[in-house]
Amino acid sequence: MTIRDIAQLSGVSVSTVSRVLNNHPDVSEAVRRRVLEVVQESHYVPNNSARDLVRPQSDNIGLVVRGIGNPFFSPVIHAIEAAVEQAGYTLVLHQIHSGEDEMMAGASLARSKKLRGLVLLGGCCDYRSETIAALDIPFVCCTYTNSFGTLAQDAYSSVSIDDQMEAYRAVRELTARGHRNIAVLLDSTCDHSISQLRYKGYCRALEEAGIPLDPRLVEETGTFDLSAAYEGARRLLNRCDDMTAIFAIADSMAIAAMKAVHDSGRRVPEDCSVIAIDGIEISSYTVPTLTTLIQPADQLGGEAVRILLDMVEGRAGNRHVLLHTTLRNGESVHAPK
Amino acid sequence: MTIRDIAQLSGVSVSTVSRVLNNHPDVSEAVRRRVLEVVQESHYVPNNSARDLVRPQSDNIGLVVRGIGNPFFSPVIHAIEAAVEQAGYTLVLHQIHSGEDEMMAGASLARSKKLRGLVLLGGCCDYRSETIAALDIPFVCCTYTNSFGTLAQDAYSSVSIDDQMEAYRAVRELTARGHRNIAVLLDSTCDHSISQLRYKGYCRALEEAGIPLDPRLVEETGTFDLSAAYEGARRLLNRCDDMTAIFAIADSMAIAAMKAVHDSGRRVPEDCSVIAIDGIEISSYTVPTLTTLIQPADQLGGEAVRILLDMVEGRAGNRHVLLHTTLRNGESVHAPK
DNA sequence: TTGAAAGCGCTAACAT
DNA sequence: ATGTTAGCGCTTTCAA
Repeated sequence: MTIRDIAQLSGVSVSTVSRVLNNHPDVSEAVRRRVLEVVQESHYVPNNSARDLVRPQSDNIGLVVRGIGNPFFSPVIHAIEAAVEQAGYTLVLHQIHSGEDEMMAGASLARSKKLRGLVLLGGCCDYRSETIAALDIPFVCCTYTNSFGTLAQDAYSSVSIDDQMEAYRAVRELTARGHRNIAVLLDSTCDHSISQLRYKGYCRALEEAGIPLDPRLVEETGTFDLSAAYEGARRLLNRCDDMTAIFAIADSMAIAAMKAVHDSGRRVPEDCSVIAIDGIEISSYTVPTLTTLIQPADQLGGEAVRILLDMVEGRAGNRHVLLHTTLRNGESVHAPK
Repeated sequence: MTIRDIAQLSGVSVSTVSRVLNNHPDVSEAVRRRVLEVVQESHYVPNNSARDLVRPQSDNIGLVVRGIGNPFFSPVIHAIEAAVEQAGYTLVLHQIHSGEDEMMAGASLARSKKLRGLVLLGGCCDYRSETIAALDIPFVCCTYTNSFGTLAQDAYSSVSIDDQMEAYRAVRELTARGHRNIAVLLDSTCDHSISQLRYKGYCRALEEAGIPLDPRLVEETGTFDLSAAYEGARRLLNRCDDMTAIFAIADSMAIAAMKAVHDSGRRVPEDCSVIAIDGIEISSYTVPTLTTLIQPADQLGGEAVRILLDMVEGRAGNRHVLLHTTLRNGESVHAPK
């Protein structure tokens, strides 16, 4: 069933059908109704590939997400969708997985959907100029920035928190209360990504408090999985009797860690404090409520779109925005006994 | 940058470039290398719309999801992706929102991506034959079935649990332990959807136990939001002093409910038991661990794809599969005091 | 092994 | 207000 069939069935030309379908005003009411009727009856749905192919320019904004199930991304995606919609553009969402290259995916999407701009969610932090060469539209890194890459500042845009600084702040919440045996639960200390940045913040906070870095207190899980975080926390609890607090680099890991503390017969926060960064919805429904630095998900998404559209519409060039977290004083942090 | 430019730059014809790009064997090694080189250099990415438009048939399977952020969907989507990939097909994911019509979205996707089949995740339960008329490819409802619609059994496929039965089982866990004042926390009693089915199971279990239905113990939140569930549970706790257990129709609602119980100064399960259906990952990391009927997410996804591909490849027609949940004996259910 | 050309379904000039 | 027609970028016969 193509536009030709509809034209035939309605006894008009394809262009008239096209006009009706695209709400052009220059069609008589009678013809419009007739065509619409036929469209209904025959359950005709226009072929988007053909449309995309021929339309000179779209109002599409692409969103490439690594791991759509990540609960931290949910509100960010939501904010991006809302902002894009609000501005009269259409969001095209594309999910990729661990191994895939977000820039390739973005470039491919850009071509086929005639994207005007691209938002990257959960990309990597070490782009080089070759990496982005395939992309000929403005793009913005959302929730991360290119800390380990070699891109010029004006070659890309980003909206993120200062991961190192916020991790420092989180650990400071602990040292300020007198904790000295503070473990860190993270994905990796050297992934050239957010995990590494937050690890650096942890190190700096310890250093500043005059606490030597103890490798036994550093637990790398290799993933962000709950089960891996749980096991990691278990190992920490077995290994370090004197540990009084855990800094988890993500809320999800912290939730698993709290469970591990509980299962080991200790209590949060009396025997072991837990603090994290992210502020996903569910972490305010844990018992005890997780103390965490909440990322401004709405702003992260909203700013990303604002920056992008400023570029798309020629109002401004690349820029970088650093947002701040808000401490949620939950119930998972106390002074050590 | 089009295939023409690449042809020009490599000094060959477009068809040769196309052959190289599609790994056709009949190209000389020298030419192939030359073309690939140019492709690299110029960061050329083929236009997918044009490809989709011209390719006679794809190996695309569509997945239309209502609410990609739903944690219960995560492992199901994962299983679907894996099964589709495994069978040599490509998954095309499309997210829709509350208001949108999944059948329209599916039909549209089917046309533009030349889908061979479609999986629907989180659709509604009352289709009629007009609803599906626009869809001319096999489809399967995943995690729900058409309980409130008028479709002939052989007009569609489905993989789901028996929502009413499983809800009945969940509530039986409570009545069997002696609970009589059992509340239900749900989206709606009459949404013509899963919520309503599970409500019916609740009613049946009460009836069978000789417990009259008490409207005070029925709390409708109107959504699946955590905050709404929390507030609903609060109201329940305020309203019903004698309530000893809550059946939440989803894990996420149960987590919020457990928090509400805790915040009201009561304890789970000593003062109030909580049971649910779903079995999302995080609910085994709550304190206490949620007792819930775990849906077989992997099987749900895997079966859906199997059924679909059986149809796509002409091995079988429409069919319906009912899967069973597994009780996770957590720590949130006890006998009443 | 390579090239020329038709046509996928659609939109938007350009005609009428 | 409506119809005719030229492409959009690509793959695939068909010919060479």
